[in-house]
Amino acid sequence: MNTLSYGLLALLAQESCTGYELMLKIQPVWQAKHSQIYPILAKMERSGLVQFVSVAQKEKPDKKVYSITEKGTSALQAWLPDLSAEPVKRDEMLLKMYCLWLADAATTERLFRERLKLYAKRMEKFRASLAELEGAEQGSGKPLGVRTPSFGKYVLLKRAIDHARMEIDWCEWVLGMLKSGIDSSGA
Amino acid sequence: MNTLSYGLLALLAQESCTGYELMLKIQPVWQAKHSQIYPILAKMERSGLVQFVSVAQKEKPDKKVYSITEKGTSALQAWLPDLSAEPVKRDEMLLKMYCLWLADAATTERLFRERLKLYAKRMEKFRASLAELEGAEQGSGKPLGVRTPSFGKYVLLKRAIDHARMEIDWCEWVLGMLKSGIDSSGA
DNA sequence: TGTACCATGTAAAAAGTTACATGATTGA
DNA sequence: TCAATCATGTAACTTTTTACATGGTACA
Repeated sequence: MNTLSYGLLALLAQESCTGYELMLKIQPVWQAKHSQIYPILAKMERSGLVQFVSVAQKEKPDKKVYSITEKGTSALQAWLPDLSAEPVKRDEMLLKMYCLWLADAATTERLFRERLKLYAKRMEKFRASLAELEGAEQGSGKPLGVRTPSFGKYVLLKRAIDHARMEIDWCEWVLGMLKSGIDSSGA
Repeated sequence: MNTLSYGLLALLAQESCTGYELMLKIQPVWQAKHSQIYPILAKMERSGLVQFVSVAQKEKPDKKVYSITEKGTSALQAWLPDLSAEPVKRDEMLLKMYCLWLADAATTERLFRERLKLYAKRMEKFRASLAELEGAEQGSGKPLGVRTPSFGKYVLLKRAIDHARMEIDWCEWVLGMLKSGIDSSGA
């Protein structure tokens, strides 16, 4: 049981999913490919943490809908209070900062514009998700309970938006510095 | 040549370092252990991207001070304009959000307090680094040129502070929600 | 006395990515 | 027609982590 395994279990505690759905859902928090997910699910099934039912589909491949077992829920509850590992980040763009001074002005600007675009796109997606979640919330009547499965989605979405905002602001701040001629020895 | 190799090269373009120093310097942007750094340096030395001089030390182990070669600088300049890979993050705490509703109120609060503490500590460190960098800057007379090696450090530090600020605000926001009795079915 | 820092390296294991494999549908 | 989405799996490879190895100094 590694961290990713617990992550999948956490998603299954919210609702039953296929491996494919889990792969899509876990992306914002933990990047993993299907080739990593499927073997983990098989392994957790063998150890009784999850179970599945095969569902035949018309005009689509069959799927396995996984759900968490009692044993799986216990495992999750044991993992939750553990001290969380420090976040790991690997960001190629940030490595480039160390040798930015070797690049010409046009390249530097393009690098930041590309990153700006990336986070602007993500911001749009997040805002749409938030609107959707808030819509569903109004429909249900309840104002969002801390002890409900959707609370996690909500705080994660808030954080994703705050993060994208920060990244966008940072890019614009640097872009501003590049233009405002703090250094004009460009190209 | 993988991304980490270019990162080490980028640091060496700023100033000559030992493997140990590179390992410490690269942490904020790309977590890597010494066991990964040393073999890469040896490999880059064999392919002529870096070179080193052995320096004997009194009362400390000998060290190898690496510096970038012309070939290494060319390689860096070829890498810089490439489209940067999307940042990768893996954050155990965020995975826990999906099953927060399975935890009792005290555990939930402790989880966020631990994270708050982590980023508060980092914030202190970053602020100290910024003060140091601004002090050195005043000493040199120049206001910080975009085309100088310290510009990278500066924008990275600004970003690190913005990021820590965001993490702290998020934790406090969630902690506020937990207290203000949006849900009081605790413990 | 135990931990942390400096300093380098190798070996083994775990985690993650890319590629191979299959196959139908839908939209650009 | 090409790419994307749904859907599952394995094999090969790369990257990263953990553990093994050594050894002195300095600070609680």
